[in-house]
Amino acid sequence: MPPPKPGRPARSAGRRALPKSDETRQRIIAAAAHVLAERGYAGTKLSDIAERAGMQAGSLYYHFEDRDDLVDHVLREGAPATHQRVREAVDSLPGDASHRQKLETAITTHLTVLLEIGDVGAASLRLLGQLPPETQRRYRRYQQTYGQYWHELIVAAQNDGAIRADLDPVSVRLFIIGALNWVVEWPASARRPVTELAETVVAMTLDGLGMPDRRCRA
Amino acid sequence: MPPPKPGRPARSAGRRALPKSDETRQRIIAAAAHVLAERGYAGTKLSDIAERAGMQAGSLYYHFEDRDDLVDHVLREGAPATHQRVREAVDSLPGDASHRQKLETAITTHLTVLLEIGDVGAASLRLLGQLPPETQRRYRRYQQTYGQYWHELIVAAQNDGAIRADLDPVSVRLFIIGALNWVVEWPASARRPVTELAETVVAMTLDGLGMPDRRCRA
DNA sequence: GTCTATACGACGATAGAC
DNA sequence: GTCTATCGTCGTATAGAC
Repeated sequence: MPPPKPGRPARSAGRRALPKSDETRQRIIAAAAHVLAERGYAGTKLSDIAERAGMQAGSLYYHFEDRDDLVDHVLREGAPATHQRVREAVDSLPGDASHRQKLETAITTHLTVLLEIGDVGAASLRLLGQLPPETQRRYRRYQQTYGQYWHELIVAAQNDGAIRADLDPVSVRLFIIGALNWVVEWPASARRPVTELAETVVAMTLDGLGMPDRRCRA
Repeated sequence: MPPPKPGRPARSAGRRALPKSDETRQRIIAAAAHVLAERGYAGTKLSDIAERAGMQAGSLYYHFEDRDDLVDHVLREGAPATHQRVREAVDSLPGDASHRQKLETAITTHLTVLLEIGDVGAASLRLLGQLPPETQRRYRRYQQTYGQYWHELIVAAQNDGAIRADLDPVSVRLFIIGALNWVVEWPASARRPVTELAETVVAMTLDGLGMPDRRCRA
């Protein structure tokens, strides 16, 4: 496993932004995210999380109510974080930004955040279908809102003639987001720097693989 | 749940291709695939599989050695089946088929088979990271061989000038396969007929979303 | 082939010491 | 805040009846 198990880190020197309790909570959440991404919802044992966080399984209950409460905290840092940052990035573009620029920004930001949050992102994506019904419903709602945002982005671009309008906008959206999400499944060996990946993805989705001249004949 | 639980089906009339034992095995495998895709590796209980297959948990042991043996049989019908049929489809193109035609065929076939095998495909894709180490290694090998096949397809197309050559072929491959694989995660409501989906995906990956005229100015 | 009953182990959760 | 010890539950796997 490439990323070294953190265990209990040496007490960080200097000022801390968080009180000790919250610091530990974060360490537990990170540990949980890693195990969840790797083993799935039911396969994640509290003892594994505890080991990775440098403590005993029973000690987790001081910080979280129960297993599902912990899982919930992991998920809360995944999808919502991504969605919010994509919106912020697109909304902060200059008012005269083109639809193409908006799409490029959305794609690049989504990918960047996903890779940045690492295990949390991977866990969020892989766990959705495995969650207990109530939890699942809650997070599907997040996804729908986000999907709606993308939908409007795409339809607006189509209506303005910025992108081709002969494709079903729903398929287009699911396809793009799917391609982006799957990047967390890429083998570590293929992971290029985020900026390079983003460029490639933008090129592929917006311009396609075909040679330009082939397109112009039509 | 849209697909009705099969339970124990009425004895099929007329000739059977398989002896009863194999027929039951297939029903169990289908049931297992469904539960595995939904609950993940560790979350799948033998009792759930049994219920869906119309029998008691203990009875499964007559047909399979143990839990992992059953999981193994599910996986054997996923990736290998897809890979083989993609190869066959591409290899059976006329000798003068263009690189673009080959890519189109590979994309369309991959998607078609994946949706055709349903639960088995979804299970194969979602389970990979959750499997016990030995099993995981075995199936990663399948993936690598398949990846190698696509890699050659893409590099050949780039060298021949059939598709743009300025993108990293590894990224291109992972991106395309990822986009295709993610389709199993699409909500049922967005599922269009396979042929239409395939057309959209081919259009997006090979031609891109951008307007043709925009490309020709460059 | 499928059932019921049971042995056994593993994990979540709690209690109380430190 | 974290530890150790323990209880209760659940799921795999086996044995033997039908």
